[in-house]
Amino acid sequence: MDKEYKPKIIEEEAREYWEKNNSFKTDLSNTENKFYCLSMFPYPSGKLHMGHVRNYTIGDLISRSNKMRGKNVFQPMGWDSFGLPAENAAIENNVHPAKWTEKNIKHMKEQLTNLGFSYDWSSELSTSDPKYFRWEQWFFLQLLKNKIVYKKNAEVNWDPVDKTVLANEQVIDGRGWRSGALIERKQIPQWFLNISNYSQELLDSIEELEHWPSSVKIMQKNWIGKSEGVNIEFKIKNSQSCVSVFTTRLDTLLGVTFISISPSHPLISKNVVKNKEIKVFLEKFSSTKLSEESLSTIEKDGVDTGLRAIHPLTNEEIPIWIANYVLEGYGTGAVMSVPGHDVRDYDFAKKFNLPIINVVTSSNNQDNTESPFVEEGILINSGKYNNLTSIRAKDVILKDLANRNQASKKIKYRLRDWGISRQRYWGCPIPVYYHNDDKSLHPIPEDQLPVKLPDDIDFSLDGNPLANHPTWKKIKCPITGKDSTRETDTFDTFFESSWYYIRFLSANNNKELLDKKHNLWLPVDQYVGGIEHAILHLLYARFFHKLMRDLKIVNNSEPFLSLLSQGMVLKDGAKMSKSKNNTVDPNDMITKYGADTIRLFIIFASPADQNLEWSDSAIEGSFKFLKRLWSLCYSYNEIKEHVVCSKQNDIKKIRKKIHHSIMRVTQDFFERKSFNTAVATMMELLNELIKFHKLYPNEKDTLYEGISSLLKMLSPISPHITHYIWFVLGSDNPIHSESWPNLDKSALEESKAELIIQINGKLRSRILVDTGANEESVKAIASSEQKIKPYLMNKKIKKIIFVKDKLINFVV
RNA sequence: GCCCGGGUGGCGGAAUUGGUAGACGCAAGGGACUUAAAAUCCCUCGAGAGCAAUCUCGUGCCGGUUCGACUCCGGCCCUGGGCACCA
Repeated sequence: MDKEYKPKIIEEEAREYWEKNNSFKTDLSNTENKFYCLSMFPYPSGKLHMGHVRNYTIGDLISRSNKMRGKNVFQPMGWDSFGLPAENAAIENNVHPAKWTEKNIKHMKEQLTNLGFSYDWSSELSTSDPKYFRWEQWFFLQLLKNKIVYKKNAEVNWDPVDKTVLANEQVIDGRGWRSGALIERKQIPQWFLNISNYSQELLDSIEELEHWPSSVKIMQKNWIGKSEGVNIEFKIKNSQSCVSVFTTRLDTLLGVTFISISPSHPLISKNVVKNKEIKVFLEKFSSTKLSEESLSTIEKDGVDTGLRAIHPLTNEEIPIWIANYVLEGYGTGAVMSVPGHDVRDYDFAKKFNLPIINVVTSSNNQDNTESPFVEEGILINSGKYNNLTSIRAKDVILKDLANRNQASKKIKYRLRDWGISRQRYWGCPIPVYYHNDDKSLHPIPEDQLPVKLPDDIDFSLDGNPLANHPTWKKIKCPITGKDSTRETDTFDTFFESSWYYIRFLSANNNKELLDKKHNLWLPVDQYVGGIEHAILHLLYARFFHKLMRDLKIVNNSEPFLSLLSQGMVLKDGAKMSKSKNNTVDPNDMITKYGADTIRLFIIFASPADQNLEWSDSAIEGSFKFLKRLWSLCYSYNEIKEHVVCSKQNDIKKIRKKIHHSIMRVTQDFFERKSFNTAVATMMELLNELIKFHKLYPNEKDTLYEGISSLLKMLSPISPHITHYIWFVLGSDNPIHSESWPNLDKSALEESKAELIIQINGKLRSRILVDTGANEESVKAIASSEQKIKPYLMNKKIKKIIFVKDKLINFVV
């Protein structure tokens, strides 16, 4: 053992050992005691960033520590390799997306290896690999058979200059990021997955997710957004048609002063659009970005359609307005506007001088004309419904309307069907085609999968490169021989990431999507990934798992048993991302300090589920810790002969520290998932061991007890240094396959407890008492304490609060 | 705008069930070693008052519950994430 800690040398050595011995290969045929630990696979953007390092260090520490506790661990890694950045790189640097992606994967895999993560690389997969997406296409065809997928027209952000569909992130201030042209909303035919059918199940089974953070569960619940309300039909004056609105506040029906419909509502016929004012409004609206955020933050705007609805109770005429804040996809795309009791309607009414009627009041009768009263209360200005409570009024009004067939109870979900088609090249082709003569839709026969992308592709033309390809889409129907055209849309990349955790279990299987024998590895026992995926990715994966279950591919209903949502690594207060150009390259740190230090630091720096504001300076402390550990182990190794320490009390003290640390780290690792405090505990233990060793330089046995426990507990975080020292200290077995240190409870026993004395809840003194001392004896000792006496003099003790071995509080 | 987090010394954070606020680490200051520097080691380190013992204040802001609140409740401010085509 070298006197000096040289991370570079020992880290290389450790990695060679792991590779040579296939240390992290999992036998998937053995499912006994299985523990499937998965970190979210990365998009191969080029370089690993700190968020990855954090994510994967947490995953690796969970994998390695569970292995030491006897679990049969499987920890795979792969690449979410379809996506927009590859196409951007192709346009900007004239490299083929496949080449660009391949190069990035190679580099990032090397980085992952250099960080010492214990992945089973034999199950590696890339979603852009035909071996992967072949099964995705097959799965899609099963969904098509089962009518889970369908096609309909939907709006996109359209760049009229580049003639291309823009992602929300590519729209900046209402303009295309490259062309700078004002975007337009455009309807195009698109593929959808019927996730709505699963809304209720996705909602209900959230309850089963015992080991998920409650914040994520609440977010998903709200996202699905179940609401129970009523559909009301408003007749339209001088017309046969009706406008249907959904409301959860039927009690405010008498406060309706207008109806608002979304700008793409079917009521807006060609006839209506002839009106110039309306045409101008719709054109202006067309350049609003297609996101809920922009809809709810733009200034309220609208225009009167001239159409009049008839109020179902009063028969009064109510104007129908087009309003820019009404969502097309939610409910019926029309709302009954009650400005007296809804904030958005109120703002709209104020702007356009529409009447505001208050029909609900709070029970304590505090009328506030400045802002609408949005809570439930008691009805006023509502004719025969006056003085009813909101809850009662909803029932009564519903009954009255239902009798006339003008309303019915309805359950709505906020969750919308998932649009899965993209007009891009670098994605998985949707395996269908259309006959040229009648445009009829046909699936590619399963035995002809995968449908691969053409290699020769031209990005210089406007629009979708795949659609522009001269020959790729032109095929003969494999059944009839008719001239046909391939679907040129590709999948949303969320499609790939929604089932990769299943494919990892059969990554190299060419016969089926999932090997039946590996089925028992599901669900994933521990999933680790960024909080930014709390809704979309995790919801889609849960949805896919249920689809796979219905197709009898998997036999449970939820994919991820336990979820750790790690906070983000921020730089200058914001998410690190290429577009913000605020990334920190972990490579520099690895070169300077080694992988063990960077892993240790990123775990120590903050709790896993909180954001971490990156700073370069603090890492020094973690490096120092490893150096001190190294130096203590070096000294230990130099001890020639064990000399028994004469002071039994000091032995007892250090053994208590050792086992107290084992207890805390074990809790922190496996129960609390509080890894930063586990590191703090290990730092404390090292400090104590160093002090002990200075006092008793030849007391070998106790020191070994401390060092070996510390090395084992540290090995999941800093695996290289611990691997190296472990062998030096004389073991034949690598530390990663050792068992977790045993807790000796007898070492923790203590005869005295420090107790605090409070007067009126304020700390005034401390005393040492026998553990388990009762209130009477503690009261006697405490009240005769020098510092306490003056506080009790001439005072009447009203109450004594006593907590065993903790405190006594005199209330005077 | 809506949903979900977070706010504690100069900084990252700790306080596990309402019971000792600031563990552990960084930075800073002082000292030892050294020709010197680096490395290492030792000491100090929330604010104010005091020679000191010690006392007072202090966990984003305002208010409440409690013998006792960083922790629970109500209202507000700031900040991070998500908002369905970034992944």
